[in-house]
Amino acid sequence: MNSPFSTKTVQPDISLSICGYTKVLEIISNKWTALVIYAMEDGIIRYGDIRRRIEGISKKMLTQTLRQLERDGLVKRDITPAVPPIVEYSLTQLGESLLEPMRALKQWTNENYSQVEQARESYDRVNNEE
Amino acid sequence: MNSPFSTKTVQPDISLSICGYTKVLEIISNKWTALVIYAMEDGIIRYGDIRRRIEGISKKMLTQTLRQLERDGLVKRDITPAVPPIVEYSLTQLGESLLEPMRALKQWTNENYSQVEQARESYDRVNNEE
DNA sequence: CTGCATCCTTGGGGATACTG
DNA sequence: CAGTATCCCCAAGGATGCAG
Repeated sequence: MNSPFSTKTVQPDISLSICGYTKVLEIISNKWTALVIYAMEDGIIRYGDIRRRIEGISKKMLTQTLRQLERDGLVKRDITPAVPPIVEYSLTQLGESLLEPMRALKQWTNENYSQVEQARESYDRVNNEE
Repeated sequence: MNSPFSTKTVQPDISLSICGYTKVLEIISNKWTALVIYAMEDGIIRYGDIRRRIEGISKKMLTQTLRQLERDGLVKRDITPAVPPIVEYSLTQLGESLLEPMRALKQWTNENYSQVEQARESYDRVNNEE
């Protein structure tokens, strides 16, 4: 509890680099990352099939996203040398373990996003009469 | 299951605007949002105290983040007219409900982030000899 | 104390073309 | 098929100054 007489004793105790909230978000909050993970939920899937499943993703962004996920140890990449090559992606065990908290977030959205949309409409109605 | 003979039947079924993963992330994945929520976990807190708690946040970004959260119905703003004014922030019930899935993410980080860091080191060791 | 307005920089991400 | 390589643009976010 802070003193009611002064706030000058409050010291920084929350930082970007340390807070657990922020560190996961750095991993999963790029534009396409969550969608790519989502596309791999069912198991092994080929590069081209991910690309076809996700509406609007470019090859560049898909590759870039997959590389990051692979670097973070969340995704495994399997190449079958052939012409043309076959490259299959899947979640690692670490990646699978991330699925659980992510699903909790998704469920929160399913249950509460309409309230967020209502709040926005209401806020804008009040603040947008110029 | 996809046919083993063809992938041409795969249709886009994952989109940015619809996926539940993405929609929450739009709310909480700005640079400071998670930290600001974190700063309000303990209850009502004044603008200046949030600012002091979070290392490196500017007035502009704090205000902007708080406005977004207020617009989304996650944060409540209470003004006590005085000179100088007293402005207190707290999580709404909707905001509190978001805490649960966020804590799941934080816990995942506490338990698994070291593995991510190891994976990165290992990946970079293999891929950075030029 | 709690903001808003302005200017400026940075890098995430799009479009396009080329390759093993 | 599964990528690289470039070029380019825009919006998030930092710095600074003013205001109720």
